[in-house]
Amino acid sequence: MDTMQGLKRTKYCGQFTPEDIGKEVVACGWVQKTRDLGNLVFIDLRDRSGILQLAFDDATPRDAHEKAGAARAEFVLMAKGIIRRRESVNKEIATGEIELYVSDLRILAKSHTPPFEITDHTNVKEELRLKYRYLDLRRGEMQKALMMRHKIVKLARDYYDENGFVEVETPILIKSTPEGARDYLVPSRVHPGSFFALPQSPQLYKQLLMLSGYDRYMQVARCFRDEDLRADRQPEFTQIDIEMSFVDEEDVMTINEGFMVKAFKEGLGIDVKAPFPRMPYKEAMDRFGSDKPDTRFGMELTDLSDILKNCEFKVFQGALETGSIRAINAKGAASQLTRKEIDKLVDFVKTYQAKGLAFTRLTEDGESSSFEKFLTEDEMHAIRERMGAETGDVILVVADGNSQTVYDSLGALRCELAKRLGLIQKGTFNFLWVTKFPLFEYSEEDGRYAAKHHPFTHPAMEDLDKLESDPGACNARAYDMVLNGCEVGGGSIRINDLELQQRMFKALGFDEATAYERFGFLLDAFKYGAPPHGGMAYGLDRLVMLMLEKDSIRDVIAFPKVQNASELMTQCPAEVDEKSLRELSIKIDIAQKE
RNA sequence: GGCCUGGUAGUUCAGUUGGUUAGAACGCUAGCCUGUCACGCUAGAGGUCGUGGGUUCGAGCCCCAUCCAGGUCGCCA
Repeated sequence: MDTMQGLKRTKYCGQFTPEDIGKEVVACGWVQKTRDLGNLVFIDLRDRSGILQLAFDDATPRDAHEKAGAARAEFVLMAKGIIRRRESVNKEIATGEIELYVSDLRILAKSHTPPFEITDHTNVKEELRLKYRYLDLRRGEMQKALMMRHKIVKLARDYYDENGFVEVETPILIKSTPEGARDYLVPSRVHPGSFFALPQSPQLYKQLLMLSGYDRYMQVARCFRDEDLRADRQPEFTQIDIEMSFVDEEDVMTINEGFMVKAFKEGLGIDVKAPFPRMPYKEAMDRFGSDKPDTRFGMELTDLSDILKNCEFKVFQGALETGSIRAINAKGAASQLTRKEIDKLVDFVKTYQAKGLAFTRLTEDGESSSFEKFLTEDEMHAIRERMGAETGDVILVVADGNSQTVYDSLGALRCELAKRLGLIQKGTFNFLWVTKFPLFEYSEEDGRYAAKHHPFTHPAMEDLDKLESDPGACNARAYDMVLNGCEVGGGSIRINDLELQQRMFKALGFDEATAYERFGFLLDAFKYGAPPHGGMAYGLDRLVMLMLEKDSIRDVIAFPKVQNASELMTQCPAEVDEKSLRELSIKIDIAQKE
């Protein structure tokens, strides 16, 4: 193996230009590809900036020529030579007009044949990519993603700094609070039987920082939730977390719109228009069946309940007793949505608890419908009219005794259809704020109300007196930033009043002792002058994923976990030795499988 | 915890109603080759068909169980 002795890299491979022609330079990198034509050898040398072609011929010193012939993919090379113009130009790469005519070649490291080829557009199984993540991360596509991520973080720090925000680090080892997601727990050696939790977010600490007078806080914060994974959900993830004092909802939304404008302008060169539209939660549900509507396409929900209130169809009648009937119109999709395709859509909505999917297809040959025979011609006509139906359309109807099921299934179906019918234009970024969320959500499992956002969210001013009498009707001073149907951030104005916070805990079913045991430090703090405050947190991973139009958050995280929350490369989590467990006073008791 | 999809050479895949020696492309190895850049030509190596059972004269293919990966519902204050 050779050393770098006596050589110093001139610059990155991709940075050489025709201006360097005639200069003696040194380049380093990995072998992307060798083309050995006999006496004439070419090597594509790759680093994070791009590719530079190395050239060798019969006038090349023998030692360098032999090493060039021996070089294989992913060898690490250092090459000294003269930059010269190529005899034939490669227009595909930035350095395509030039090459490095090598006089001294060093093989700094050899490489086994990699388990997959290091190329941008790979279709290798993700499982393999993750096992050899260090090789996967060599691919230009991954490097681009991680560099974009770096850029967004830097833009965030710059932007919030320019606006008077102070970055403060909050603890990673904190007190467990059983509200919300499952905590990751860390045993304490010094306090046998006691545990720290990893933070699900820095929520309470940032509120306390407001109380301490820092006025504007931000942090690039790692957060942890021990819940099942999804394409856009990892057990550890990063938030851009902010909090501000003496503000209302509009103040928080405005400053954060400014960050999005900057991030998209400087990150992608795209102009995003602010202010973003504001849409109350109820409107989002009624029009899109979702609290994070994708507004890049239409196909909005339409309520048919009133038209069908006297109809003879038992399925519809049954639904109307406690729920509703709503529909979407897949414009001009009749030719694509055959009976067979619609059957698949029926299965699709069933995953959202819908009991079925009624439809009517308006084709050239007439109407074929799953419910026409149960309705009068007047009712059918009224439906067609309200849906704006024309020949070629397909109307898809969900009726359910639980309106939430109608929203969930149609909202999801709307997005699924948009994908299948190609209604979404690439490169479109539609932002909006969803506001006026309900304060509570009834939990069937626990038989009580739970906070929809979190228990520190300020109720809407006009609902303050309903907190005890009608909690289900209370709205929250909460807002979510939605981009292309994804929640990229969310926040609220917080409670800063001891009495109101105590009422809130009571509404959530905590008695005073429990509230003090869990959040006593916060309640005590409120006794010492807490300013009005509010903030929000962005999911950095999701934001970068959306900006780069990736399908999975894993493509913008260097070392992600897989679906069972383990890491394929290091094989963690893993068992630890007896001694470590003894020090922690921990005994393992895994239930034996039958 | 439920449902759906996938697992065959290093990689991506094909593999007929269950039937002879499981194929292709790329990659890899060796040889030849002076302007390649998807280099070309010639030859070659490479397979516990995820794993364990079962059915059968015979299983990559059928059945059962199980593991791994992906998607998703529940879950994610």
